[in-house]
Amino acid sequence: MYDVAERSGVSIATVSRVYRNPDSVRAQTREKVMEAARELGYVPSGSARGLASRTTGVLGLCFPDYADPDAESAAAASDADDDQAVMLYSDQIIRGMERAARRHGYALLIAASLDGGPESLVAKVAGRVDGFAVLARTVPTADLEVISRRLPVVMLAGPREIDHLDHIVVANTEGERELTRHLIEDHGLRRLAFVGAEEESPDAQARFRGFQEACRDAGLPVPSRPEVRAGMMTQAEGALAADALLDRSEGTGVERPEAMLFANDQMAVGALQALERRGVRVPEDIAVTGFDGIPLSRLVRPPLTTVRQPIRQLGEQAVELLVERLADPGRAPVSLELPVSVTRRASCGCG
Amino acid sequence: MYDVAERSGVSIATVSRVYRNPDSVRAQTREKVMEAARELGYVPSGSARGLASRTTGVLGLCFPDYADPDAESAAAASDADDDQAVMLYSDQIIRGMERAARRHGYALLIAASLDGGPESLVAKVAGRVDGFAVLARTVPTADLEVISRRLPVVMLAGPREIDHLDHIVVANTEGERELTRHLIEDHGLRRLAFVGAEEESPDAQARFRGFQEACRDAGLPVPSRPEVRAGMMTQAEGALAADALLDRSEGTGVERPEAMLFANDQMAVGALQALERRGVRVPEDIAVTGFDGIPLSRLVRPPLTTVRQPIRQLGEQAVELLVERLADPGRAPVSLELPVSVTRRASCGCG
DNA sequence: ATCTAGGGTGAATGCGCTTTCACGAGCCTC
DNA sequence: GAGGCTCGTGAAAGCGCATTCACCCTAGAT
Repeated sequence: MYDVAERSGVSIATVSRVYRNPDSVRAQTREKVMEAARELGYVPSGSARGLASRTTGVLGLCFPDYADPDAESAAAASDADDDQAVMLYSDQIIRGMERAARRHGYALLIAASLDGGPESLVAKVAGRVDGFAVLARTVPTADLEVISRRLPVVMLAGPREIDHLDHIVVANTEGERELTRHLIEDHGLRRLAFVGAEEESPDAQARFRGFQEACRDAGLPVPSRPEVRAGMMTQAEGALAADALLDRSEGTGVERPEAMLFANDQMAVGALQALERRGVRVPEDIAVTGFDGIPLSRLVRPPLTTVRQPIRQLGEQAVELLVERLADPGRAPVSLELPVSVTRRASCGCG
Repeated sequence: MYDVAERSGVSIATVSRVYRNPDSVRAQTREKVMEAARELGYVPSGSARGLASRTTGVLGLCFPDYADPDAESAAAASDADDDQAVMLYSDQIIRGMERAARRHGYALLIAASLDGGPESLVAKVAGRVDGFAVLARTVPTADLEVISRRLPVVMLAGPREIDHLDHIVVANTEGERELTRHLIEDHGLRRLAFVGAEEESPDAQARFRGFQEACRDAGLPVPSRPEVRAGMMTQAEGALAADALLDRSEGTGVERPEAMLFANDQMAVGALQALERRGVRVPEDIAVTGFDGIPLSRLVRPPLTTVRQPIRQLGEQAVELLVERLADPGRAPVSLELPVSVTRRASCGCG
């Protein structure tokens, strides 16, 4: 910058103005400066600017990454499916945030969280942004507590661990309730089995609550826990869960359920495959539903009835909240619940 | 930081050491500092650190975004499909770069490019990173020229506009040539039609060259240009192109082609739908191929024969190149060509 | 008891920019 | 023709950290 100033015969203040506020400099002077900058290959230092102006123009996102980064080639080679599906969630958030951020003139800094010492990636991100979003359960609450005192943080899709933070969830409970209601009222189904997972996310729990509520509303027995728990919320485990459910009713005299409601789409897709292998027809013999609305849900046979989450909007809303809070740091914590919509397809007996 | 130093009774130099090089500080002192930091909610400023140390620990990515950010809700509501598919490319690069970056201790700053004055997003990114990757045709060559004098830049998937930059491409030509050869030699097809687009990417052009080479190698007539050009490389346009191709042969006495080779998967998928509507069977009546290997290509009926691009690896390699150049700024420009692989599925008559 | 090493710490400098504040030159007003 | 204006510019003071360099203190060697 000093070089540019010298070369164009002005002071560094003027050079700065050319970049920050071009209109405040005479056109002729501006041209001189810009030309000098071009000749010298001048690239303004974001760090210096950030230091001096105390804003960075960058928003951040911390998200979990389930895959071990060192097992890269393995993951890429084999199981492109699950990987693909898992990607979708954070990828869509990234995309949503990126777009909204751009609309507001921000760039986006992303980092999958890693645990670490004081110099963890989270700290790195936190120090370089004007505000950031955190996917639930990716950053230790203690760290968040500290960081959120310095800059806006919005929590995405999880329980509200820190109550003075803005946070956004999707209407998991309402969505699953509505879906269940649909099965009961519109399809006349009575024996419903909800499939959760061993290690359940808060989202999955909320969905189960929706299921319970719908059962209660319809006067059906209200299970206190999922009928089956898959090991993880993956396709393979979903298939196993479906098998387990059917085995159970075949061996004993227990009647087979009329519907299986999975806590997410991936499990439901796996179940569809398992059922096909067994010769159980969907939806004639049994209805199957998922949750999330991943692209794959529409492509499987039969197309999966599910609850569509506005994931990308989650990202966009996160940015909106950050921008708003940046503009008004004092305002009360905001808690948003994004609406979901039941997508009725063939797997429940619709269309 | 000054506050932390004061509160823990040390100098700022020691506080700095606690974060940068914990081992150089006595454990007891370190604890004091860390506790003070916690109490004060201290978050180190990345800008200041960047300024002082002259490195940011961040890598960047500039990519194009075809969708208008202001048309957001519209895009989200309607055409979730195309959008989904388009996302994949840059999303996978993002994911690949993010992983590789994390492996090397870097965070990733992303920004879809926007044209603008001296304060464009590109400049913003450039000033905040240690190096970055650019998707072809997203940043004006002149800007790149300037920026690349200051920090490592690697160009992704395009022509080598600036020859002193590192750059990575995928083997478009080789892939399409191999695919075409497969159709000719293994399936005995002779009348092949390549479908390009009006505004073609260098990638699409390279693919067409591969097609030409295979035709020449087989002693078939070598077309000087694509048989049809779609308006854009989208699903809808692909369908139109397929229709146009068939209309042409039905009206006139020209024989219908035995195979349609599309410049990318999206167009091919659209074509598949158009053909189904017309009652033309694939692959019995006509073979169809794509390029890219997007997930959707495997899910359509019939599954699409295509050429799989290692997109995520593109991102990873980009990071590797950046890291290497950061370690050795003087080394000669590197040019990488990533191998592709023909994925034979039902749409060409295989399996 | 003196000397030497080396680990632990503080003082001071500068990284490259933004941002007052002050200043001069031209313009208008009365 | 003097006072007030605005516009364009320069001087200088930080922004929060990393990093010498010098210093002190303790331990082991002599």
